[in-house]
Amino acid sequence: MTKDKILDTAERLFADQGVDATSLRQIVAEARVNLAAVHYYFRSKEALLDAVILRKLAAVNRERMALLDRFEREAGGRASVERVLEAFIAPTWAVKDRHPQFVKLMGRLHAEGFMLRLMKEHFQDVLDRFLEAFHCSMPETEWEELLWRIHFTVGAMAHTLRGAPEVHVAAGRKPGYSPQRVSQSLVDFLAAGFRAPVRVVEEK
Amino acid sequence: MTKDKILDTAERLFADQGVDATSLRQIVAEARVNLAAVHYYFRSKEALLDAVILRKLAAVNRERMALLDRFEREAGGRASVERVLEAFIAPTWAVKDRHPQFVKLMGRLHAEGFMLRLMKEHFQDVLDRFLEAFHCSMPETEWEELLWRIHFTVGAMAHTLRGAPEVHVAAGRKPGYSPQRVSQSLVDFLAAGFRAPVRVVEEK
DNA sequence: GTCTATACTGAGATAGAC
DNA sequence: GTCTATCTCAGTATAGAC
Repeated sequence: MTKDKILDTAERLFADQGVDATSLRQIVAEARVNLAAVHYYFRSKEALLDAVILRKLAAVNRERMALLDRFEREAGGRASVERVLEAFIAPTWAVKDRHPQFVKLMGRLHAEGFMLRLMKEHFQDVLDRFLEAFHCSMPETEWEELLWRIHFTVGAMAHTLRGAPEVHVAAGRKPGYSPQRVSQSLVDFLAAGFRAPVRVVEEK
Repeated sequence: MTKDKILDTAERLFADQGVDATSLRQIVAEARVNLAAVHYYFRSKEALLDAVILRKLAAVNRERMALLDRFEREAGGRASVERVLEAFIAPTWAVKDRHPQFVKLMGRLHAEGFMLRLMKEHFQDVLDRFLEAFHCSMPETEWEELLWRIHFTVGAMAHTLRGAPEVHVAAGRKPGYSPQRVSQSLVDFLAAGFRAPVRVVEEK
């Protein structure tokens, strides 16, 4: 089908080259469809990108919710920060095994604030659920501080999803961790960050 | 001077709208210079971007090195992770006071892997110095794990520099921290992450 | 309903006149 | 050094074939 051919090809090219660097003409050439078909099915390049993401994001979010359900059940109530982080992060890595390019793309879009826009428009329930779970796992921490820590988390996650650990290269080393190991290190790193005591400051 | 007018205007527009969304035509219109002048002085849009960044990055890196020097002197040798993080992160926020748009731009470019490329090409000495300082502050931690934690750090920093804490908005709250407070929370959060014990794993 | 051919506008790049 | 003119290619839009 024409529509799916466009979606598949766009997903691959967007992830490999970036959205701006990919022209609609390249997409339709590789998908062997006509240029105007894009406009017919999606109206614009931006709307095509939305469709590409939404197609997969729905599944990721279902998995996130299911994991959080399980963790809360196992804990008999509120899940620990580690578990909440894992429920949010792990599903993206699970996708990575089967669709590495898509995950790269998600990383890029997270970093551009695009991802949260989509989440807010289409998955506000997931957003609310995880905000609540974070809050329950850290009931002592004030919302303002908690939200900043979530903000830092999104940044670290997005950057890691994007792939290419340039720091290793800059240090003259090859990264040796498996994707699962990276995900684990990330969760441990972030959980420790969440558990850090909030510094008392006198603002001047 | 024509060249500086182009640099100033490009910096402002790149930061406000993003690089791709900013056309050279818009830059030359606002700078009141001719379109071809950009190609005469900079050869391409990409090279113009390099020039915009390098103009300010040099100063930031000098400040980073100076801070690290001071912290190591004060500690009588190796600085703590907190101090190393502060030496790396604080100078970017110091710039933010005077050039908020430029910092937004740096955040964007960090997230795109562009920043590390520039650092590697023009400031490998700064890179080496900080890698060494991180290593000295965490001598027990293996390089592989340490570099990943630095990778997470860059992600969190880049995302935070980019401004716009969308998470707060998604949660229906207004962020109330001052920039200094955000920088502090970030350093505390990351330092705790660095200090997290490395999980022992049996890879399967 | 689907899809194609084709045209329109605006982008970055370049050559050459002054 | 600076600017005009022009080239190519991008995203978008529309009319109409099947």
